[in-house]
Amino acid sequence: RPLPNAIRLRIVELAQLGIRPCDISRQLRVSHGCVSKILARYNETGSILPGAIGGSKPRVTTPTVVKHIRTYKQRDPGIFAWEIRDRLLADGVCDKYNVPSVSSISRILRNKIGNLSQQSHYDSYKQHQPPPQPALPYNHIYSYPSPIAAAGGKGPTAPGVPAIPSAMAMPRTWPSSHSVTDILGIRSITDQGKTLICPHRTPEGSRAPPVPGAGTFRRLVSKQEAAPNGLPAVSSFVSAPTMAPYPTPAQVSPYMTYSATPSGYVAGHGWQHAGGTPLTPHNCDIPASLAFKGMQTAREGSHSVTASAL
DNA sequence: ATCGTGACGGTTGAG
DNA sequence: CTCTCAACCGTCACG
Repeated sequence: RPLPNAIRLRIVELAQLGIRPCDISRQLRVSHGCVSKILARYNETGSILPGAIGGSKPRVTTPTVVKHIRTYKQRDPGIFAWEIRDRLLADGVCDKYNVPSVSSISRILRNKIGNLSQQSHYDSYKQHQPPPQPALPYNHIYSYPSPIAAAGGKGPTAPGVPAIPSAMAMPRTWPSSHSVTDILGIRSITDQGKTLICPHRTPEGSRAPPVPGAGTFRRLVSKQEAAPNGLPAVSSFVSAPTMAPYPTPAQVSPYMTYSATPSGYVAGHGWQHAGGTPLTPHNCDIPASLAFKGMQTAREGSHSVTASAL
């Protein structure tokens, strides 16, 4: 699992103080290869954050595709999945790179258009209406508003090109209604100071939402703030209190300090969903300017709170 | 002794 | 529900 951000931060911090990587690795008990990697990444992208683990290419079953599948099914209820696939290609809805697999189409037919035959009359009557939307927008997890992201290119992100576009910097969200705080009954702690932990995953899942990507931090770390040794100043996006070196046992969450003074990197940025709506996933009434902070806190907070609770 | 880098095994989530 | 795939991670070993 990725090192906690506090340690990643510490690595960069110590490097900026001129401490040799070998000493850093010894001091923090992290392999020198890891230190080297984190520093190299930081030099290249300006971000200390790990990349998003897991996942896969953007979903091909976009609302448009689903809509077309629905239409095909309405017109010909006996149509086969492979025929739908062919038609998606023929009609130019998809190309050969993003056409859903037959099994995906079958799943769509089963799960989303399963009772179409019963309601086909009704649907055809109100075909101009948008399909019923779930509580969360379909495909809300992956939305690629930017051509760069839409291209979904593989391979390393070129320097200067955000790994995740600003809108994508909105972490993937999980539709779970469970939160660490709910489960552990420590909401009062996390509510203090508007340090919110959004419900994303249960502790046993321990999978916090990804955090804004490198591009996010690149945007936040200006070149003028580069440290003498060439590294961008850590303090430009993590304020002094955050540098409080090491988590002390007394702290509820050592990483909570991330939210201590957010002005450096959250001010003025209203993190927005791709749709342009303010970022308030799962009814976490986080002001836009606090959204990122909240996410960050959620990631680290849930991690450490869970750990401390065990 | 130090450090960059590739191989490796593990984890994760979408399809 | 399970499997596959592709992304990432940190560690290790090599040069």
